[in-house]
Amino acid sequence: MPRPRTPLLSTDRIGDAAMELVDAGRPFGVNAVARHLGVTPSSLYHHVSGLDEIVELMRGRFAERYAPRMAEGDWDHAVAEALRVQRRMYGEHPLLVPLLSGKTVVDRRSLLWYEQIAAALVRGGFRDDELVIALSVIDAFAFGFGLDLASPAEAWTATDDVPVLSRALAAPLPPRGRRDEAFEWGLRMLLDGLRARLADRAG
Amino acid sequence: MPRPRTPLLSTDRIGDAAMELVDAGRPFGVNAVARHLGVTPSSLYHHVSGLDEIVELMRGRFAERYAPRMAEGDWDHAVAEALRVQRRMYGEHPLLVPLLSGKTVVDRRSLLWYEQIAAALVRGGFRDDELVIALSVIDAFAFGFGLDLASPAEAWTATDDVPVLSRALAAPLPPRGRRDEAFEWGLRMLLDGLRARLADRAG
DNA sequence: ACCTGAACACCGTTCAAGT
DNA sequence: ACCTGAACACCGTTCAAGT
Repeated sequence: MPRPRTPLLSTDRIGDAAMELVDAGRPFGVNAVARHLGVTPSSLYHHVSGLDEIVELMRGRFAERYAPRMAEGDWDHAVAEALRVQRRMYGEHPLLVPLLSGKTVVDRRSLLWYEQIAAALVRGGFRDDELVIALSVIDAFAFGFGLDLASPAEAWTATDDVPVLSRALAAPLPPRGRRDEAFEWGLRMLLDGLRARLADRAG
Repeated sequence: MPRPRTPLLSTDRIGDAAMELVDAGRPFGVNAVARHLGVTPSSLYHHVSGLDEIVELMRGRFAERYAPRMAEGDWDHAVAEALRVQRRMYGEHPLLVPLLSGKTVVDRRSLLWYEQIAAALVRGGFRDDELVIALSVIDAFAFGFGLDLASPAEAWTATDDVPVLSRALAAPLPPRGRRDEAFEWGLRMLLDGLRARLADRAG
């Protein structure tokens, strides 16, 4: 089936297929996307430069789906909302964590996500030269807790060698669960910390 | 060269070889370790269950090398010291971040690392049922900023669509650099947050 | 321009030898 | 018990067809 009169593929179809795979929790990759589209892996290279671009297309799909509503309201509520939504995304799609982390964000809709957070920070009173720092902290926070969601339930192994750690692991879990509770602690620390930064300047 | 009278391999040799590869910044994997040892990949499976165990052996090597001195002193200084050392480790070996994250820690020496942090938290006054939560927050923090170190220098792309973000990216960097500054912000927030947790209870 | 099939240089893992 | 070599089922990417 060479050169169909109407093209089988497009970056949109490829991006959608990539998202569908992740949605289904199935293995992700160039070959997997090609299989899902009923097409040869090499076919994809007529539309896309490689794996990284496919990931970037998919990043945009998810940024659109999980775009937080944060236009109005206090800046700190906006930041909290963005982080909660992002965490929900990783919770529902843990496969995304290793795929999306550690790569430069190029996709337009994904950048808009960060733009909204940046705008909220400006609204809060952060200076231009502080914005990237604050965004980096927020990003590290998001990926750190995303990684937690993508990790096995038991992060550590109880042993006789580590009595304190073992006792901690044996302690009763909070009703919400270890991960949720840790996230809420972290979120509170982050927001308190950001607010303290602003207060330092005001005082 | 089948069945040498004195074995060529051992878990120790394999762990060392794995560490040497990461030290040299070379690609890591079962095949790479085997090549480095001058041995067939399949040979390794007589000593090790697979890639994960090799990673775990290597985790122990690095835990030993970067073991923080934190026996005495205030609990918060101990936690800060542990995080600074861990960050130095990731800074010097960014390849470790994707390898060590998201897997259950089994290695004894690595668990001792966490045991020391747990002991410091107990010293500070954290309750048993809070320990795992606090450890999870600290771990998320460490991996989040480790991921930052393993990422490309420019995390975001400046575009006309995202004016605030672009302005932020164009702003002058602090002398220490974006990453270092972000880490120090984050570390301060984390410690302040942990201290606030304790103060809440006391008050 | 767009898809295929073969090829390339890799992975991690298994297993039947061979001593 | 310990190493090899072949084999298996994968990767991501390139490239010469073919229309």
